[in-house]
Parts: sequence; structure tokens; C-alpha cells
Amino acid sequence: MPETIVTRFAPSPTGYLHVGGARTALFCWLLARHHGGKFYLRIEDTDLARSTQSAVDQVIEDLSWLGLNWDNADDLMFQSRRKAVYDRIIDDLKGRGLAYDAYESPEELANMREQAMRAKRPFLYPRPSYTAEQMKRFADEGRTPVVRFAMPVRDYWFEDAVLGPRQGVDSRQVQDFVIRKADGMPTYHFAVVVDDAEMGITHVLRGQEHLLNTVNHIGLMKALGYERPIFAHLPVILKTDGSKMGKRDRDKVIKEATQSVVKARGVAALAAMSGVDKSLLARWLEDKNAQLDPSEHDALIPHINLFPTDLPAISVHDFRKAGYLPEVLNNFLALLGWSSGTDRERYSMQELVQEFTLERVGRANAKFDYKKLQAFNTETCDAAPPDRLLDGLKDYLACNPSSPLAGQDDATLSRQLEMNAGFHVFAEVDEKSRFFFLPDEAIEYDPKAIEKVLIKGQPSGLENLRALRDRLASLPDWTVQSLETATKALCEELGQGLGKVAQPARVAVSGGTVSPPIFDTLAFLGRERSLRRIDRCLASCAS
RNA sequence: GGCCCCAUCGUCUAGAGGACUAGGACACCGCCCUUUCACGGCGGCGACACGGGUUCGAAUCCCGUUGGGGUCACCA
Repeated sequence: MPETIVTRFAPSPTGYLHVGGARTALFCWLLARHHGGKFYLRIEDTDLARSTQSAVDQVIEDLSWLGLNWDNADDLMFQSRRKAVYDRIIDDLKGRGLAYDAYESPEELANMREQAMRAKRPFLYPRPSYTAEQMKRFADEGRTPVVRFAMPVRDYWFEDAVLGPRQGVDSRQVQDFVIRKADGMPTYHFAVVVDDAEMGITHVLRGQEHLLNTVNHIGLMKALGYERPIFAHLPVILKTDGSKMGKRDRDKVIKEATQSVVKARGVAALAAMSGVDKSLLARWLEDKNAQLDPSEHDALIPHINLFPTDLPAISVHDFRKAGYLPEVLNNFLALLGWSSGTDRERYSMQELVQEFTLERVGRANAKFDYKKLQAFNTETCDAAPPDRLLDGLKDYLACNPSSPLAGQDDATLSRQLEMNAGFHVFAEVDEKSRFFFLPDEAIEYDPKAIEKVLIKGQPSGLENLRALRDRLASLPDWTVQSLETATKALCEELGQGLGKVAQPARVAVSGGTVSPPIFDTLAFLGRERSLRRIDRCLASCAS
């Protein structure tokens, strides 16, 4: 192993950071930090058409949020700014006869591939030798050539730190590949090799989808006299890596989930719940090739036991927005492909740095289990100190500025956190606390809750609510303690369980049957607002 | 389709020939706690893909089959 370990994360800024990319970044970061080495960030934006500044910003924001700090922050490398460097090396390669201009148009190449396919033969690019006549024609047509690397034809076997020895392909799979595109920019294969060498990268960690690319890279490294880094190809995270699933897959996943719900409850019930047209739904379910519009997908998703992460195309930012703690996402991602070899699963970032080694990275692909992530988050939040939680909630609110909680002061937010102890994600705190911050008149009563909690029953909830209202109104002070004492005394007198009194109060004050503990809720709301809401509820039920 | 990678509970995994009646976590089911939703506690269900070898002995090694994934771009 080299003396100093240098790793890098090299995303192409064409969208937000996916969990797959985040996991790769995490492993690179952990390896470097574990060994006291360096971790660099490099932006692979050689595809000018697809790369955007906002995507660069987004990736940087996500990595920062995850706490994966890089050591070249002052001097971030952008491949798009290094064209001159690549040009010099490519021209040198051409001068040495190791690379050459190739003139086939994309259409011609596509044709050749199609022909090969039709003949049921694998397509290998044949190294051309153009006649003077051809060259003249190319010139006349004004063709711009690409540059291809003349890949030495031989077996390419290499050792992978995760997959083991003898990875690669034999000589029959080898072909010349493009290193400079017609627009003058280098391809990924070329830039990655040059930059890794120039940055002194010792360990290349990346997804398994790059395994066979390594062959091309090794060919280039040899020609350029570069030292070969240690390669480690990580197992793929399935189902949530959007780049591996098309739009069809999204529809497919939703259809499968829908089918299992329909089996249990029927099409009509689901159509009613989701508001999606029944016959449309039925047709879609029957036809394997039919697809629904995104708006209909969104309508269905809340009703078919599907979580956002069960769907393709999941970004780190989605988790942040849903209110997960970054250290939890890291912990969970670390376990997708790595284990300590013990029963232990919960690690802080520091502990991960301490424990992480490449030897313990597994080889099998992994599926992303949203529920387990959520369980980790619940557990971590339950054990977290209040100020960590407050920071987390504020970060969540920064991503969700339209929440009514967004403008509240620290004390208020902390109180909400306390009252909602046991929550899974910050989005849940947000949801369960909204009614506090609505104007009293804006509380909407859930008809089902009214029916069940206030109308039904021998001594109806309404009667109990009236009694409670009077009792509370005469309370000398309005604290959790006194509210509880008074309410329990009332229950005793009425000969009723606490639920018979607390639930009506809950509905009156929140509009529904779910809220933080009732005495906390009333205390937080305050005497005036609590009584006003109860009166309003009483009045609306009377009419 | 060619080539490549992979294969233990539903999911993530422990397991590097005897310590395996296969361990943990999440999920699921049941019970308990309980003023709602949650949290929590206790218990339960649940896997070595299949077929051949090698060996005194195989989840562990070898071969084949099957299954899953990747890749065959002037995208990275």
C-alpha cells in the first residue's frame, strides 16, 4: 500500500447527487480519513452540453451537508478548464503513433453496430487505414475527426481490491476508443486517467459499472507512463440509483405496488382514495405496456405503501428535505456494501473513520431499504442531544421554507421537538405541529374525527368537552401540571377514562385525532387560544 | 446476444472447512406500555438458489445450471 493514500470523488455535474454517488464519495472519504490521507473533489464536466453550474453547486452542497470535506477546497479541479493540458498529451500520443484521427460519423458507427447486431456478432471498432481518396472525401465533406487511442491488443487482467484478482477481459474484447471528441473535449476515459495521475490518486474507488472501463484506462496509463493506482469497484446500489433505471422502471415499480394493494382492496377503493379515474386505473393495471402520467403517479403513491425511496432517482437532497440527519444517512450508506464483521451497526462518523477498511467491503449488489434508514434516524434522534436536534430541524426548515415552523424562534422549535419525541424524521415534527401555528379560525375539523370523537357515545365527547372547558377556564394557572391535575380530577368525577376527555379536546384544538400529548399541547397553545378553539369547536358542532 | 460481476432470512448483512440447531439489524406478526400518533419493552416467524463433485466433515473449496446485476457511446 502506498505511503500516503489519496482518493478522490469525481462526479459529473449533470444533476443532483444520488445516493449511489454519495456512497462512493463516503467510501473514498472514509478510506482517506482512516489512513490519514487526502480526499479530493474533481468536477468531471467534459460533457459541455450536460454540465451546469447549478448542478455543480448542488453536488457541493450535498457533499458539504454530508460532512464529506475535501482537501482541495481552495483549488477545485474542473476538467472543462484543462483542455490545453489534455490537448498537449493527446497530440503527443498522436505524434508517437499511439493515437490517430478517426473520421466515421456517429451515424456510420451506429450503422456498423446495427449490422453487427443483425449478424449476431459483437461489434468491435476496426482500426481503419484510410486511402488518400477517402481522406479527400472527408476533407470535402468538412468532417471533424475524433481521436482514438490505439489500444494494444492483448489480455488485460488486473487485481481489484474488492473483487479480487484477475478482473478484466481477454484480447478479443479489446478495441480502440475515443479519447478526444469532435468538439475538442477529451472523453471521460482520457481525462480520468490524466487527472488521477496528476493528482497523485493512489486508490480509485467507483461503482462496479466502471469495472470494464478499467481495461481502457490501464491501456492509457501504460502508454502515458503513469503508475497504476489501486482499483476498488464497489457493489451497485439497486433501485434508487436513477441513472440505472429509466422512466419505465418508475412506472413499473408503482404498478407492482398498486397491484398488491388492488388485490387486497379492489380497484374501486383505490380509485376513490387516490382520485385517479377508475377505468384509467384498471386499463393501466391490465396493460403491461401502459404508463401513467407523473401527476397520477403522485396521486397513487400515498396510498400504495410506497415510499419515495422505493422509487428510482433518489437524491441526497430528497433525504435532507424529508428531515433525515446527515450522519444517519452516512451510517446507513456505509452499511450498504461495508460491514465491520461484528454485530454492530450504529456508528458515528468518527467511529466509521476508525473502523473503515477496504478489506471489509463486500462484493454483492445491495438494495436500498428505506424503512431501515428511517429506523436508524428515529433511534438517532431519540438519543441525540437537544441542540443537535435543533440544528437538524433548522436545517430541515431551511430546505422547507414554506413550513409554518420556518419563522419560529429556537425556544419554540425546541419545545416542538420535545413534545414530538419519538418522531422518525423532521418532516413528521413539521406535520404534527402545524396546527399550533395556524390562526384559530383556520383550524379545519376532520369530519370523521368529529363524528367518532364528539358525536358518538353515550356521554358524547361533546358533553365531556363542555365540562372540560368550564373546568379549564377556571384554572388559576395554565401549566402542564395543573392542566393534567384538573383534567384527571374531572375524569374521576365523571367516572370516565382519560381518553374520553382528552380526545375531544385534541380534536377541538388541533382539528384531528393526532397531536402531541394533550397537556403539552394545551399548555403550549396557551389559555386564550385553547379556550377559543374549544369554543369554536363546540359552536360548530352545535350548529 | 457477446463479455464481465455477483448469489446466506422479505431487506442489509455476520460467516474466511468442524465453534452453525446459521448470529445481528430493519421489516413483519403477537403481547405489554399508553390520553391520540408515535417512542419503548418482551417474544415469535424467517435464509445457506439448484445439481454435481472434493473432504472423515461444506453456507464456507471446485464445476455446471438457474437467477440477478453490469457493460458493449464522440455519457460519465
